Amino acid sequence: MTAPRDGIAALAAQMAAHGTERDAPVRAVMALLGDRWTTLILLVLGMGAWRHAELKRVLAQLSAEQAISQRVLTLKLRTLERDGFVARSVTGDVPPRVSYTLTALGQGLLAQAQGLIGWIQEQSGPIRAARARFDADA
Amino acid sequence: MTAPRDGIAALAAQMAAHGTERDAPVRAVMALLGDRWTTLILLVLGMGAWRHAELKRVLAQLSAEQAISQRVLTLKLRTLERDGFVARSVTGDVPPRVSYTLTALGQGLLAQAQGLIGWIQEQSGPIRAARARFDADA
DNA sequence: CCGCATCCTAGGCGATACTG
DNA sequence: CAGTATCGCCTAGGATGCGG
Repeated sequence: MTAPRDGIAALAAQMAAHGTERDAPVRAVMALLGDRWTTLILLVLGMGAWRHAELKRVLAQLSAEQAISQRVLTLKLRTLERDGFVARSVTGDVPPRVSYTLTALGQGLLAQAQGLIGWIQEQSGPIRAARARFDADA
Repeated sequence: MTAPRDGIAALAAQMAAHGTERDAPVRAVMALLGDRWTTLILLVLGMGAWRHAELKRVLAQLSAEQAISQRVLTLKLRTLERDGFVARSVTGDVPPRVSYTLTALGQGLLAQAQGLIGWIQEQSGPIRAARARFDADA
């Protein structure tokens, strides 16, 4: 045991907060931010309201690489809606006219994501350097 | 188009920052925080230095549910080491005696993770409420 | 004690085709 | 246009056994 064991209680509390069930908010939301598309969707929705197809197009353009599939876009939007981060409003039946916006909660999440992105970007020099060092000894 | 299109440039910059390649630091690190174990490992390493087997045991105890497999623990530690977040030091050959600690960079990452966890936890009430509402209309 | 190799399963994601 | 259904891939992660 090389680590100080005082503070185990505090640690345990934090780990419990992180969530032992897979769908506990903390774990679920962190998984969202870490997945392939959610953060990008939040960034785009941060600019205002978008309809499904537009959102798909913009994501394709701006993220370059390959487009998000319609299935996954719907899936991610559903998840975000369920957790209260985006609002979905329908006007028109055939053809459907659905638009998505961030809720206040969603704007808070976006802010968190942007903070994180900012920090990582500031550290990307050191990170790349560490990788280069590590890969060199291989 | 329901969204304001001014600011597309700024958006594009942010999305580029987020990374178009899968291993760009921003995307990679956010994926790390979102995965099953990395954040928990950071929390534990935040308390000091740990040897591999101890770390495995503590994770098992504190996260309750099932233990991390040895394979994955090694894998995650390698990734964190490669990116410069943890330092690995070996003393002794057979049996090996390996201990892991956070680097300064890793402590920074831990702080980010804790900030995020804190925010999500504060919002977990509204999130759960939103879920309940959503699931009710199903 | 630590790490690697092997095998296996669950889930994320993409592609396509179909309805209202 | 929005959503669903079906399929197939690929990767994260678990279990076990070996070697240094």
